Amino acid sequence: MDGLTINEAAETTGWSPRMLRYVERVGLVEPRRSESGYRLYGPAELQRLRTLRELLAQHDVGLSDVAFALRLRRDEALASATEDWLEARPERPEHVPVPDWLRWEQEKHQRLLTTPNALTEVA
Amino acid sequence: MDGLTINEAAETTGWSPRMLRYVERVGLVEPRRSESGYRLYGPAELQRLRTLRELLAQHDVGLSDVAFALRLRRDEALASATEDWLEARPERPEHVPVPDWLRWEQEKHQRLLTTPNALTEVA
DNA sequence: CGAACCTTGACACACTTGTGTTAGGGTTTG
DNA sequence: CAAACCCTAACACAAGTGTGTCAAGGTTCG
Repeated sequence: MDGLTINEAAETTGWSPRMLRYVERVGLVEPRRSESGYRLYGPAELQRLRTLRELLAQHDVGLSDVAFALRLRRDEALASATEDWLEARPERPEHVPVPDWLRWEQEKHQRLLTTPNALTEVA
Repeated sequence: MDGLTINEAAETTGWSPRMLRYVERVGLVEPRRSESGYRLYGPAELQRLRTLRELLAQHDVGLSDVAFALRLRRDEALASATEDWLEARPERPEHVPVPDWLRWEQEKHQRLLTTPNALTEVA
């Protein structure tokens, strides 16, 4: 079997086995399974678990917060709705006509990923 | 006094007075106060309360979720850290040699994140 | 085979979120 | 002035979050 089992993963990441199962449940780090159903943590998952730990510790956030951020990533409709609401707040920057900058914010990443030279057109 | 008092605002927005205080506490809609400390809701706040209600109802999110989204807006360090973590998703498509824009993204703001994140390099 | 480890499920517990309600005490207004 | 309304504080409570622990039952490996 390649990959660490849950207790081994727990030891190298600082999470408890119990919490590793919980982290999986909330959808943040989902290791693959062996034939017989054992969780197998690869290097990628281990790294993710460590950085997740840092993220939670350094800024004071909960797993549910990160889970929500992930949900924003996946559910575009939710992301737009949330952005829109947050955007309509009194202390808005107001230089840029809202629609443009909003779409820019939302599609920034896709654009940069798909067109590696996109920086030149923004700068 | 211009502006609706809490009970009036409650009636026109669908929130209970209790919840209006709670929504204020979590920092989502903070009305100004009269001399004597009465909450005064103007048209902007009322509209915000109504759209907030819709947002919560249509997508299944909680006030705390929206509060977190707001926090992401205000705390750039947190936003970057969260983005970075979400970005290092398991389904990394190819071995793209850490594009320049990523470093740009990270250096754009303060370097409070003192950890040498060895992302995606665990082979 | 048997010790050691894994799995799911469940009981427990403290804390947070979301709401209602009630109490003691000012403010506004008919 | 007194009814009606506002304020904060606080008790209550269900549901969710974050963790530990223990139980019954497969899996792995020396």
